[in-house]
Amino acid sequence: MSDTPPILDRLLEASALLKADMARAFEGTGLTVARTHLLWELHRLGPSTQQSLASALEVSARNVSGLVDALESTGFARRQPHLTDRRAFRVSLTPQGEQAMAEMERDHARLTRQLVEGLDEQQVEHLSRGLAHVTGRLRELIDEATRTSGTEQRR
Amino acid sequence: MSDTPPILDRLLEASALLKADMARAFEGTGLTVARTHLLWELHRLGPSTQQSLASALEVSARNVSGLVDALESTGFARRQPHLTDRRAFRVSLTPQGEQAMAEMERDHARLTRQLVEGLDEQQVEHLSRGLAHVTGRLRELIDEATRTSGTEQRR
DNA sequence: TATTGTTATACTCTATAACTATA
DNA sequence: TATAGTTATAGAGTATAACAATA
Repeated sequence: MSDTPPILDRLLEASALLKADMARAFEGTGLTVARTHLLWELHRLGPSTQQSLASALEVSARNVSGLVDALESTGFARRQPHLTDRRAFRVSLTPQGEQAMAEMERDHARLTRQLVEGLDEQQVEHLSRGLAHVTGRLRELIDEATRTSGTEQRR
Repeated sequence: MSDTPPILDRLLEASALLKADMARAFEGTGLTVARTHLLWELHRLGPSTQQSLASALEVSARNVSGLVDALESTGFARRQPHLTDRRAFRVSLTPQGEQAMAEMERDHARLTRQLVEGLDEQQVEHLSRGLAHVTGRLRELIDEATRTSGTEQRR
């Protein structure tokens, strides 16, 4: 049996590098990975309540409060009264936030190209399919594990 | 020009899934990603001073103090006097820590196999090479960026 | 009664700076 | 004088629980 190449190790390595790269890119901007993730959802979803953001990001409502506080005080997002529900806020991007997301889209596209520089089209295609397979498998395994451990509290 | 498949998005997705999977796996064990990383280095390097661990993990000495505190109180690692330098500690795995690392090695190998289940050998080979290329590129780009921004403080 | 967001509290990871003991 | 590790302090992300205002 041939040795399986260390796919997992390479993924973990790529993870660490991406994380480091993002931290470096954000440094001095007032942004962080978590805050940017929220901005990104706002960009994707449009103006949203904090509850919807909490669901989209899969974090607690409390966490969203803190992130929005930070983004508000650094000028990337703002809270406005919700038009029909006076309990809720309508969180939206400021012009500065929009601009940051536009830049981020450009950087993202550029990095996507740079990563595969030196590979031919077919190689990129293989890589893309392989990655899709692997993330699919990961998702299945997590699902299984979650279902199994979730079973305990099923009556 | 053909559209570049979203390699970066897929890597980021895999990252997020791996992170979630690790968090799930550690839950209830007293371990966390950061603590396990330290244990792993201890497993790799053998008994070490906190300074060497700080270098190996690329974090501050203070951070290592906290992680070792936690690992000591949960029984995975221990501090012993350093034989020749009375300022330093010799941090090592306890039997429980050794066992945890042995399990982790098995889980790691199993996951490595599970991720590529359904791909043939050639596909795995392609994926592996593609990933190696991409992480290499990432490393180059980070290096460049670091050198460029590091330049400012060069006189 | 249920939901939205806040305050209160707590834990984890991380960092820098000041300090102690030792080299 | 330099180094190993600690205490002090701080910021960021995260969580749960209790609570206020509103639905």
